[in-house]
Amino acid sequence: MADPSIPASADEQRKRQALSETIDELDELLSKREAASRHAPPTEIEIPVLDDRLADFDPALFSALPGRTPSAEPAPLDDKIKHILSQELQLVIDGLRASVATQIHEALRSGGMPSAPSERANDIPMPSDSDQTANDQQPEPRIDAPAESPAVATPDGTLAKTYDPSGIEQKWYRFWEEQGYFAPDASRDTSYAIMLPPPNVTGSLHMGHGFQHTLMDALIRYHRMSGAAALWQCGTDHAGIATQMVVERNLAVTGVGRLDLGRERFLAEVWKWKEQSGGRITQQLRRMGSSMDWSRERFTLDAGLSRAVTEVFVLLYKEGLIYRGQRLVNWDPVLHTALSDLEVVAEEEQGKLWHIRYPLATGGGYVVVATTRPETMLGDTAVAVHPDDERYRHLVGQCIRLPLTDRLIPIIADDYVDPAFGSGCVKITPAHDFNDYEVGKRHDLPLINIFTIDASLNEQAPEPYRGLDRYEARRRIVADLAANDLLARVDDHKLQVPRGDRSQAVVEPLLTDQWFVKAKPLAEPAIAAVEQGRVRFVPDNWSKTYYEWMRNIEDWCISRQLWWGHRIPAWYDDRGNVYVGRDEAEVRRQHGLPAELALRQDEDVLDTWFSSALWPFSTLGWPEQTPELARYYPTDVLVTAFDIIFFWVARMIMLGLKVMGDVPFREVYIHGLVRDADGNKMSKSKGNILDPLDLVDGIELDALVDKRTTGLMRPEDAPRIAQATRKQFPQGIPGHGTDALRFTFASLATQGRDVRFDLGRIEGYRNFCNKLWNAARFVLLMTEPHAADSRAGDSALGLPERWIRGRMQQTIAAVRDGLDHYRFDLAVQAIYEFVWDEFCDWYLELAKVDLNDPERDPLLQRGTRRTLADTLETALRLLHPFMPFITEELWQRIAPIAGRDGASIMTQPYPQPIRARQDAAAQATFAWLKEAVLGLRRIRAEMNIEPRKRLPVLYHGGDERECKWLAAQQRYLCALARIESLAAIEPGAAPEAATALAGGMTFLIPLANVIDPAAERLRLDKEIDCLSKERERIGGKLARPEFISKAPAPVVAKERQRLAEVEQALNQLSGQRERLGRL
RNA sequence: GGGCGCGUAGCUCAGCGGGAGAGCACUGCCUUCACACGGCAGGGGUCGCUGGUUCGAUCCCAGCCGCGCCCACCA
Repeated sequence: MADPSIPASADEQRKRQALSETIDELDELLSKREAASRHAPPTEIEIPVLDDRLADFDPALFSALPGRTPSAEPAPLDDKIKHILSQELQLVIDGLRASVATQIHEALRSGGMPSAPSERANDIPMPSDSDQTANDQQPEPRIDAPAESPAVATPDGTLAKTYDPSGIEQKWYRFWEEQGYFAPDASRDTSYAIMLPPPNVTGSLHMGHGFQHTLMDALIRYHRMSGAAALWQCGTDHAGIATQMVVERNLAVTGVGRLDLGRERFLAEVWKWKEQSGGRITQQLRRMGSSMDWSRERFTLDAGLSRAVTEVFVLLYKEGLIYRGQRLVNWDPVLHTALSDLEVVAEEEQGKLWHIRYPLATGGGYVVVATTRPETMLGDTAVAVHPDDERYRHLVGQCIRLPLTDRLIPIIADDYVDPAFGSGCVKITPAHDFNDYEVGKRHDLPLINIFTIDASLNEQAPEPYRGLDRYEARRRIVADLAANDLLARVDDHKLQVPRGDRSQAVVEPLLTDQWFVKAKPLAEPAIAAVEQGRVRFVPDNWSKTYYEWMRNIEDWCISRQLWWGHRIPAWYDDRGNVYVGRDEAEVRRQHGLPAELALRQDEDVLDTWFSSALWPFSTLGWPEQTPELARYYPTDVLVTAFDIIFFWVARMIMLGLKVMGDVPFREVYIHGLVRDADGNKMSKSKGNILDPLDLVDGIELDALVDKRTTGLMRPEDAPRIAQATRKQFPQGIPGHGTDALRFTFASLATQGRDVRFDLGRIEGYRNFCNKLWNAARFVLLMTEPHAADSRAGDSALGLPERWIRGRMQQTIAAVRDGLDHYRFDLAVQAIYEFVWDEFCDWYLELAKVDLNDPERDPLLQRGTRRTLADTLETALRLLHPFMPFITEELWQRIAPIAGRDGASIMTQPYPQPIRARQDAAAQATFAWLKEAVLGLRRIRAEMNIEPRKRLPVLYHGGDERECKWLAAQQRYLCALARIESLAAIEPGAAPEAATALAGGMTFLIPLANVIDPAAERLRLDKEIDCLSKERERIGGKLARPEFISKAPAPVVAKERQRLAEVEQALNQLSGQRERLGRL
């Protein structure tokens, strides 16, 4: 126990207090779990093992807890370490709180932990005997058996009136995962595989992930349901620089640098951080419904993947495709590491152009050179002019006395110089500029490196400037030049400033020893693979971008002066020899090195993208020849954004071809970036970030503002961001559920453009969920009481049934087509229109007509019920890849009625279109019927006729077919148009009436006080006007001989047909118009 | 400097050689027994501009205007 006589610091007291509060919370939780388990045994609430985790921390602190004894004597700890550890302790406490709170919350939400089960039971009314169905065997919500997959129901067994996503989503995800549905079914004949672009292990979900994962999950679910062994390989990336920076920043708060800790202890810190925050992203992916195979989750620093990295490095080295050399590289003076070209972003900034006089060594005059970086003059080793420049030709070969130094440097001639720019003289600094480096090589110039790794001036610089930061040195040098009258002029000048993409530090070209991948030999086959179509970009124009880069590729600098990553498998002896091998033992063996020869391993690690490039095969077990590797490589499609085509896609193709001898994927689907409603890139600093989970769960305004304004790089932006946020979301953001969000993403996934995320869209699709929910509610209401009857026995199909079944087939074809061509927007639109505009707006209304009619033939009624159930069930399967949760919930209820067995919609077959069922005749009949209904409704609406009022309707005209249709289908027409009576009249006997047309048939609603003749005249005139214009347009077209002779026959025929229709309609309308008389 | 993409209804976007579409927003009527997160009906667009190809152009071609992105060493 801690000695109570020693007074604890306030800080320590606070921590003890926090700890004991946590313990209390956990105790409370334990007792809750115990209580819950009496009612609902399988509900698992995982209590993190507190003792193990706390044991890592200050034993003194730990031993202060009530009832705990120290396991060992407190070891003396360095103060700094102590500080860090206690900070971490706080993190752990916070983490535990959050995790426990979330679990309780989720358990309560999903009904796993009923707070008062006894009261609930009392509220459930007993179903009447007549209502007994198979489902009533479990009248109570089946909280005790999640595997039984209960639908959310009100106590009487019907669905709630409004769809509530929060109640079902997590429950179903857990169910699927427990059932192992995410793992590919190896018994299938075909396979389908997608590699998840591994997110940063310590990152968190953003809109880009949400978008991308929605699309990948839709594809995976589609192919899984289509019968393929569908593998979605998941995992996380160690994200070298990004992760190391975060940990360093955390340490910096305590005043500890990574160098203070040393490599081993620092890496231990990074691993701890990874353990703490590494689970968040995967939990968030689960919330999106992503059906990836968690059992195969990988991490780029796993043993297996690390082995693959080493193997590939050794392989490439042996073939001479990896080499070590001293070259000019992009150096980040803040992070102290080399960067690849891709990690450097150039931004235009306002700078200056200094014109400096360089005196000739002869003493006779000077030349003027212009530079944006005057401090680099200390490293100049030449001045260059263009060989054809008459002004300077006589000076070539002479020397310059370099100001501020004692050095003499030559004037050389090189094509690189543009005589038209500036004075036509360029200072050459081979050690600090990529172009000058090349010039230097051509002219065999010496390299003078004047910078340290911090980009301050080193001992190569003249004494007065040594140790100065590069910008301070610039000020001094400019001042000194001016003082010596060597500064000719200073201009404002826009220039491209290269910055490290992580640190934002201005990158310095620096001469260092680095490892490189020779890119050209790898790029050639990779270019060919795309040219030959072995890898296909969708949309195709991205292949152009790919070619562009690949054909101008430079060697890839792969060594990084970091600690977090794969250490380079190279060893050095004292004599400067380098040995590359899988490990030190192998190196010694292969090179016959004596044990007494000391070897030290290269300190550097590899670029994160090196391991990422191996992802498609390293995750499948390479270098072992695993069954998975044989089955799933090459994978089918890579889904990603264009911004990592170079970083990742191109490198995967190059190394896949090199190592595996085949492309890593056959298609690359490139999607747009998610932007905010105004088209801006979402970023923390702009304060316009949306968290996908906030769209799912909803968030209060204050919490949203907090979220957007904490942890800003520039805290002064906070008020502006807060204000903008309050303006844009005055009510906060309501929860819409994962399904609505996913559907929205899919609908926005059009080709070749970025995505502006607009809240209006997600609201609309949330409403669609509710629509679907209520359609299902209606179908269940109609079918559940007759479930047994609906499944068995003969049935007959009426027109509405034949029509909707036909439309279903067309919809299936459209959705599949969309999915097959990565047109998620079209797929989703087809199904939206089917469900809402046709199934709900028309078919359900037609079905009501038959089901509410006691006279209706029972066979036909059975056909209607069966069609309701079948169509809904099929639509749910069709929709499932986009909206996994609501479809599962509803499917569980509807599947038994539709005669489908299965534990989950996930394992059901995806609908296939059956052409024969499209039923063109039923489509035509229905189109006519719809036209009639719409025409009559329009009259009612425009005449302000009471909606409920039934009206007498007369009709005349129509061809034989239409008369037959009317005779057969008038029950629907009368119901949907609220017709009281329907009677045929002779065309000449038409009374004054309002007119509606359907094909060649005229429907009339006699005036009889309900129709205002003036209003009808106006309405008709408008209609006639519209048709006349149409007639004129088509007529004009048909009047042109060139049209008749040159346009394809079907087009001409179609126009003729339309003209005939328009003329017929005009005839009918103008006859009726005349009867109404003049105004 | 090179390359790519985008300008269609108030907003977000489909359509891309022969009748201008959707969602949201807007207007009117309707709390009809699945749903007001709803129903029914309606208003709204010289499809950026100018030429060309074509019997016919929002759609193809050229140029221009505006917007965005990527690549690139002009000191």
